[in-house]
Formats: sequence, structure tokens, C-alpha cells
Amino acid sequence: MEPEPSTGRTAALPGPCSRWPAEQGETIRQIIDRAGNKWAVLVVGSLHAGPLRYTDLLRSIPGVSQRMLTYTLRQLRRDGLVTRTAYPEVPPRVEYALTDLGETLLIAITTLIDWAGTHHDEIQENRARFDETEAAV
Amino acid sequence: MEPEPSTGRTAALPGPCSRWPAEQGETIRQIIDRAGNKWAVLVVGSLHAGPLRYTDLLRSIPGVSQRMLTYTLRQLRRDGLVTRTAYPEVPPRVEYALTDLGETLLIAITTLIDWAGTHHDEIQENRARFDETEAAV
DNA sequence: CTGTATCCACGGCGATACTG
DNA sequence: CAGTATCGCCGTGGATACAG
Repeated sequence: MEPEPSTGRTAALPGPCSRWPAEQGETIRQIIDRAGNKWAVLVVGSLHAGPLRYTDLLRSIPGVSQRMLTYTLRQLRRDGLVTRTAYPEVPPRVEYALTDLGETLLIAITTLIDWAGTHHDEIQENRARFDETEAAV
Repeated sequence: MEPEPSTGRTAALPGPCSRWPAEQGETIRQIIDRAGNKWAVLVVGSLHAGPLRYTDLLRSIPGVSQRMLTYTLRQLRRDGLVTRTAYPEVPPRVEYALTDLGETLLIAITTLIDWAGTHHDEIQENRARFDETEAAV
């Protein structure tokens, strides 16, 4: 891990753009890299009901590519938010599950989702109004 | 507003990549475009204490470019999260402030920030351990 | 002071092909 | 099934210059 240790161009995906001097925003960066990542949120959300296999995740999250699913799962494992369990069978079976820490994140995220749900309509109205008076230019 | 009405390449910034069929993830998208945006979060955070002028925001958010600050403020206004008040003086003075809706978002975000703060160390340890056993390959 | 317009480098990530 | 390796498009956002 850690940005670009390897041969090619994107062999191990480079960490997200973290180009600033570790000022106050660093904490924010942390959060955004977890909870502001669409795929990460969706994975954590999908795992809420219980463990899932790789392919199941792939299917339960429409639009995600293998590349990003693999990458996201790796990040989440690294942070200790999900666990990976491989069963020595054939064909191979691998299950991903939320850790306790992952559960707490899910709860925190849920707060935001609720907020979004609660104010979604209001925001839509605001936008419409804004765009209207805007277009009046 | 709305992606690319104008001449050049990025004249009015294009909306964030929203290339998927409005499935379940759409709600998530909404959230991420608000609370997952570094600058948006930082602006809302900076406005917590009270109204600020454009230049003050520019300074209180290290690393933000004029471009992004302007763009972010516009988005936030559009969503009804902040207000813009221009005073007809010379030199011109413009103040940005959180709306009530903006305050509620701030609260929701704060939950996440708290989560990050609480578990920051734990995550760091997890990462260190992961990278270590990882390097053992 | 408060923006707006333009240019363009960098890197995220989808698409695709291949391996154990 | 569960990944890994590569390629390349184009969105993102910094830098810069200019305007009201």
C-alpha cells in the first residue's frame, strides 16, 4: 500500500488526492475519504444486513466496477471497518462482513442519510427557485 | 447552472460525475455532493461561528482556490444552505452566513466529525497493523 | 474587494483482459 | 469465483489573468 510502490501506472491504486499541508483540514480529509466515498458508503450499507460474498456485493451495488469494489474493500479492511474471510473450498468462497467499528460508522453515516432524506424535497425546491431567479438574468 | 451551458470547457463547473442510472445510489450521491465535499464541509464549518466575508473565508480555509470557493458558495446558496448578502458600499462587502437548513447540516456533519475524532487513533493502528502484515508478503 | 473566464495537468476510475 | 494488471478518457480543480 501507500501510493505507487509498484511497477505500472495504477497497479496499487494511489491514495486519494491528499495534497495539502496537514492543516486543520486533515481531519476532514479523513472523514471524506471514508464517509464521502460513494462506494465505501454503499459497501458499508450493503453489509448492514450481514456478510456478503464478493460477487454478491458486486451485484448489490449497481454501477461499481470490479476494480473499485476490490479497491474499496481493501481500504475498508485496512481501516478495520470490514473483515475478509476466505473459505478453503472449491470454488473459492470469500465473505466480507462489518466489524464493530464498521457498525459504528454505519450508524454515523445513517445520521447523514436521514438528514438528506428529511431535507431532500426542501433542497430540491431551493434549487428550483434558485435556478429560476438565476435564469431571469 | 446545470452542466455546461456555456462556451469554454469548464466555464460553469460541470456537476460532479453522476454517471449512473439513478438507482438506489442516488440518495447517496446527494449526500456525498454535500457532505462529502471537502470544501463544502469546510465552508459550512467556517460559517459556524457567524457570517464571514468572501476574503475571510478564503483565508480561514487554507488551500482553497478562488475558483473552488466561489463555486462551492454558489452550490451552497443554490441548496439554500448559505445566504449571500451584498452591502452597497465601496469597496464592496459581501457576507455569507448559514441558513437554518445549513445549521442542521452542520449538526449532522458534526456527528461524523466526532466519529472520526473518536476512532481516529484506532484506525491509525488498524492501518499500521494491516500495512505491516501486508508488507510481510 | 468580489468575483469570472480560460487553460491544462493530474489522477480517479471505468472497461477490458488475464490468472489462480 | 475472486481477484489483479493495464490502458486511456475526461472530470476535477489549481494557477493565472482579468473585470466590475
